Amino acid sequence: MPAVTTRKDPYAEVLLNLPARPLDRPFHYCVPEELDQDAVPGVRVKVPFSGRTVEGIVLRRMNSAEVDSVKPLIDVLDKETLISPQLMSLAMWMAEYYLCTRAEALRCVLPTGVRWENDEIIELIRDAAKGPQWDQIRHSSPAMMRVLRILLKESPISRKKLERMMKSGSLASILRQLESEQWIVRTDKAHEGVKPKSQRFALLTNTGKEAASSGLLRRRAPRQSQVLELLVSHGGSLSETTIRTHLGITGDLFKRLEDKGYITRQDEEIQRDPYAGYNFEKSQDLCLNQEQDLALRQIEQRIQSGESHSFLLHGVTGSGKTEVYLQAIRFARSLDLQAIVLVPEIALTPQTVERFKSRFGEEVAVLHSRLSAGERYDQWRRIRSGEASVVVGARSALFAPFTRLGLIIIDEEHETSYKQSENPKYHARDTAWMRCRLENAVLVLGSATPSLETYYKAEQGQITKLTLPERVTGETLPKVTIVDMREELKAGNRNPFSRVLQERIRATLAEGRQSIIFLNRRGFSTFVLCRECGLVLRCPHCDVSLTYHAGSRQLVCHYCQYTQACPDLCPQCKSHHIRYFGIGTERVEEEAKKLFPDLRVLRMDMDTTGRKGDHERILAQFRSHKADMLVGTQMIAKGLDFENVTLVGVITADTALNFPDYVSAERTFQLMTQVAGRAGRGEYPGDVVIQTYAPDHYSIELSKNHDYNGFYTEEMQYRSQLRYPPLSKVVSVLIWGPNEKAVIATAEQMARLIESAIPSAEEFHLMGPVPALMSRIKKNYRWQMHLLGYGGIHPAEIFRDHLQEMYQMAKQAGTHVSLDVDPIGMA
DNA sequence: AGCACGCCGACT
DNA sequence: GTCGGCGTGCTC
Repeated sequence: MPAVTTRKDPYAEVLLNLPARPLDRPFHYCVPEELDQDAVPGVRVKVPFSGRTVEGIVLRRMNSAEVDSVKPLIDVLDKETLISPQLMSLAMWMAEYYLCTRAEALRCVLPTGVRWENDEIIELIRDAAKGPQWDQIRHSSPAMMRVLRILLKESPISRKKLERMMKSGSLASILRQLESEQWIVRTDKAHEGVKPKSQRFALLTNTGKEAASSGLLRRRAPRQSQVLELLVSHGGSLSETTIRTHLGITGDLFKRLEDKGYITRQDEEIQRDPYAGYNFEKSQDLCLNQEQDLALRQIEQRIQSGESHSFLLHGVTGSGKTEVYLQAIRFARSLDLQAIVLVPEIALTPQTVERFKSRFGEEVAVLHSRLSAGERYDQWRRIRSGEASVVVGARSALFAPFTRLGLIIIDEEHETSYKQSENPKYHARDTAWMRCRLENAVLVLGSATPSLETYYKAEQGQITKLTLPERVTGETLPKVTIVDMREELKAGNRNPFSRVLQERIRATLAEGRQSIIFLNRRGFSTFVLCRECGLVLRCPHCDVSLTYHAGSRQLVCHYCQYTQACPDLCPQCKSHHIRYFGIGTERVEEEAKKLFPDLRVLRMDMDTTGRKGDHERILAQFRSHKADMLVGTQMIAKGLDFENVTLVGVITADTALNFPDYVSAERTFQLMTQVAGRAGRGEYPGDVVIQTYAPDHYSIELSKNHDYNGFYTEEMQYRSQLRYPPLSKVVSVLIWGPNEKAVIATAEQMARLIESAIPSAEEFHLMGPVPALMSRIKKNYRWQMHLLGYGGIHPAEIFRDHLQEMYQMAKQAGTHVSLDVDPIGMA
């Protein structure tokens, strides 16, 4: 009789780190005796899977395997668990709630850069050129011979390089055979600590260029030929994801192309941290006013109680929210609890960081998007070891590996950048709520203009509302003037600057003060039209008009970067009547210079901040008063704090308002309030001028008096009438692909599936399928639909049992599908 | 995903 | 006949 194992839980349930949805379930392995102590939940392991080794994470140990045949684990990659049980649960919740795969969700909570590099080193161990076996192989298989020839020269070699040098596939079986006959040994590439976050790029080789131009491949391998042709037309280098979406490729051709030497594949790297070694002065707690104190005490009480609770800290710009955050963190620290502070990415400036660093010094770890992998990993280790106990960072800092978490603060909670646009499409606010529940921590959401969702929850009593009604310094809020642009037109003023705004700019300049001019459109003209035949110049790959950029004198597509020269003649009717319409930041800058020759103007938008450091440079110039006016897009609307700025102008509030989405009024109100907050931050009163063709719209009218409550009431009426969130929950479905008919067919087929899965017609409503707002982007047609849920069941529930089916449907039709739970808007 | 297997048309 | 391209099915 074989010896009976007396070990406890000799099996492990493993989640594989593979992106395919059918594999998004646990697989079972037996744990070899020597790995028994190491294979604990949360460590990464190497396992055999379908003839290769892949990386996975141990979910739990088990007493018995649920499958007949289990293979043994190969190795354990970590000395201790990388993920606390709470973070593990959080990831599982994210996968379930946001309908992403568990592997995708786990990627969020794993430190970036700790991912296993899936490569191996192959080494020749026999003097292959001698001995009788050499001749045997020579006669049996030419492919094997080729591998050995390469190894003779290059051993040891990385598998990737070997694949590249071999110009044919099926390397796997050859290597397996060589290994079993003991010609070679294979070892995993040493885990070199940290790998930068990377994206795979395909680079066209000269051979590839020739192959593309000769068109030889077109007959035998049309898809590969397409890839090469695409690469040729884009300068020889594109990310593989881009190529996939462009051509609607689902399969894996890149390896084949690489094998033939038509392309090489490379990983793109990420740059280093721009502000390391900043010096911070120590600062003390400030005196709180009555409201601040009241808010703080309520927060402290809940932290003390050790039970999860959520607060909304509603306070106008300058009402001292940050001081409340700081002292709440101080209190959490006094109980030896840790804290996470999330701020929107663009607000993560040295100034913001300084406020936390100067109060908590070395205890603070900062996580930006632009940290190098090495720096990020160092921060992660500082957090993990307990050296740092306060984390300030953007969205992903939410997953800081604390084990004694007491407090999460989300500043500007209404910011849409808290929603991740790639899988997992999580919202940091809602995920933070779940993390707080799992860790018994307190959540504080701060904003001057809370999202409707959050304020609604506060009204319902699910969140405790704390209000800071006044600016701490006692300054008054800036005076807002709304200018009706219809009147300007009637009075014969066709300039983008209204007479009122012109006059204010002149006065501000005369006083030696500065102004900020906001417009959320970059470029010079937003569309180009032939006055003869009515043709609007459009992007050939996307369903959008081209924007004229005066700087480069070119027409640019803002969705795919397609660029073309500006035609002198209309391409359709050959007339000379091509004219530019619509105002962009370039045009505003030019008009400002024309109107005020003495005015020194700086422009800040995506076109002037292309390179690293441009951002900081422009702001530093403006701060030191090297310019009188700053013209810019969204990026100047938020967080900037310049004492000398007394005038803020909005060229048109209507771009956001006319956006065809149910959230457009909310966006407009928030934007106007934010922009207005840029004026009068110093000792001088601020002045705000908002230009609009819809002066009576409540989102604009109510921003005049900074009347959030008034806006909330109006907006909720509209939302409840049409049953939009927060009175319903939404899942959006986007189907896209290069073949329009296939996209429509998939959308309709999927709609039928969803309809049939809806249990009650009263509680759910499927809108669409309809073409998406941008019905074509980068040669891909896009259709969408939305499932709204009115009852207690979240519409995501409807999808949960049909995910496999849906993804398979798309795959079969050569299209793609993507789900968004709680999307921001429905456009 | 990526590996095997099996079918197919194009060539040493 | 053989080789490489491409679709299908499976993975503890």
